[in-house]
Amino acid sequence: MSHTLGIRQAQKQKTRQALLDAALALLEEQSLSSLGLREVTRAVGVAPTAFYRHFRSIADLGAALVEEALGSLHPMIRTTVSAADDHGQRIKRAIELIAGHVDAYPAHVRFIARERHGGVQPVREAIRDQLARFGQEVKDELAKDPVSEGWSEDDLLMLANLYVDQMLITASLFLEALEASPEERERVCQVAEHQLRLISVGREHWLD
Amino acid sequence: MSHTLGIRQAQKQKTRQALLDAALALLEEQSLSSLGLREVTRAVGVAPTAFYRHFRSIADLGAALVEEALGSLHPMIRTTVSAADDHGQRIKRAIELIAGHVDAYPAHVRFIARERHGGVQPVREAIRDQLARFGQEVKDELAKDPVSEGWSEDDLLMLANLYVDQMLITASLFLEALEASPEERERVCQVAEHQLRLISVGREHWLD
DNA sequence: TCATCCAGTTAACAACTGTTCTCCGTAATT
DNA sequence: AATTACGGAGAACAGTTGTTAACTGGATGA
Repeated sequence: MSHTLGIRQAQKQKTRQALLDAALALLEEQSLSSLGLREVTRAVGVAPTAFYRHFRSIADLGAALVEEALGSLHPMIRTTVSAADDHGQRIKRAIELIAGHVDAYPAHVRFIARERHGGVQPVREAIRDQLARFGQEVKDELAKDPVSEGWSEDDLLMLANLYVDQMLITASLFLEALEASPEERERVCQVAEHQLRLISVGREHWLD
Repeated sequence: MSHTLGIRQAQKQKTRQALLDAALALLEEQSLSSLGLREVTRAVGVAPTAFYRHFRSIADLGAALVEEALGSLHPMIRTTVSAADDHGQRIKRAIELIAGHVDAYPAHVRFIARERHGGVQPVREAIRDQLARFGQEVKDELAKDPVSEGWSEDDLLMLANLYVDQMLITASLFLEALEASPEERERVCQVAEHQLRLISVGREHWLD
């Protein structure tokens, strides 16, 4: 069971989380490769040297942010992809899931979109690994679907990664539309839905 | 006709280009938002203050890089999308075009992928505008295709943007595979081709 | 109760940053 | 031939950066 942390470890985790939160906030207007260690500690209200008690470097903190942003997302993806509704409903629910997630954690989404191709190698790799996991998981769920009969393993993974990339694109669009008018947001929803539907249509007629 | 530039203007453009080239090289290992003005001038071998003769700021230089990376690409896109071959050949030629471009200008491709969601707003906007132009142009070409009869304008643009995003994803994959084994590169080719084909299949059966 | 541990502090380091102002040499203009 | 325009150099500015070392004080465990 969960052992109650001592005062000491609890306090440590608290400042560690404060560092992560402050970094994420600062990253809304810059990239990780320009984020300064002193900048983060200053925002938290702690001495610069305290940073080293928690992270070896900014890149290390970035890797922790990747875990925080994507680590807890795997179960959600699985259940959404494997929903038992009809096709149209499933797509709509997936888009609502994305929209809701972007609303709830915009800074996390921005961080992932920004650092996926960003200037810090270990962070790029951490994101790539997580997305590869998503791809595998989506593939596993797709394989259970009767529509996937006759598909090769490679093509299943190909389709899964196409879905994953499309979800990221959609999330990024929602992010840009966060402060836009409701009509604009609705338009983004429509486009995202049609793009996903088109991919699904292609999926159904793939074996011709 | 082209008026021969004076010695003065020619020399100015030369150092300006040297600044752009040096910046692009430095950006292979970092993001634009962490690129220093002095860093760039040092790489060129010129005084820091000379930078201001060419660019107002690093963001300004970034915008110029966007123009350099994407500005000359529009005609290529148009001719590739509107090729008169059969479907399968067109897709293969598109992928070869992308692969060739990544081979020839890897730093430009990396820059666009990195700064599309990067930390410098004006640069993000410049890239977004260029990609929106690509979307419009692809849409125009798609509209000429007999397959597009009965399509709404919105859906045509939706599909065009789907293609554009997919091309960027593919370019990014080629970039990662640049130093990989030939087998790995071939695998990336296969995946990209299948993904494009699947989208095309969806396109053909969209009006059901 | 006492010794140990350890998250966080303080001070200092050399190196770096963007930006201003003043100046120079030469190409361009008259 | 004389004057102007201008790309670039030089020096100096106040601030910033990452990293080191030695230190403090309160929680921890014997």
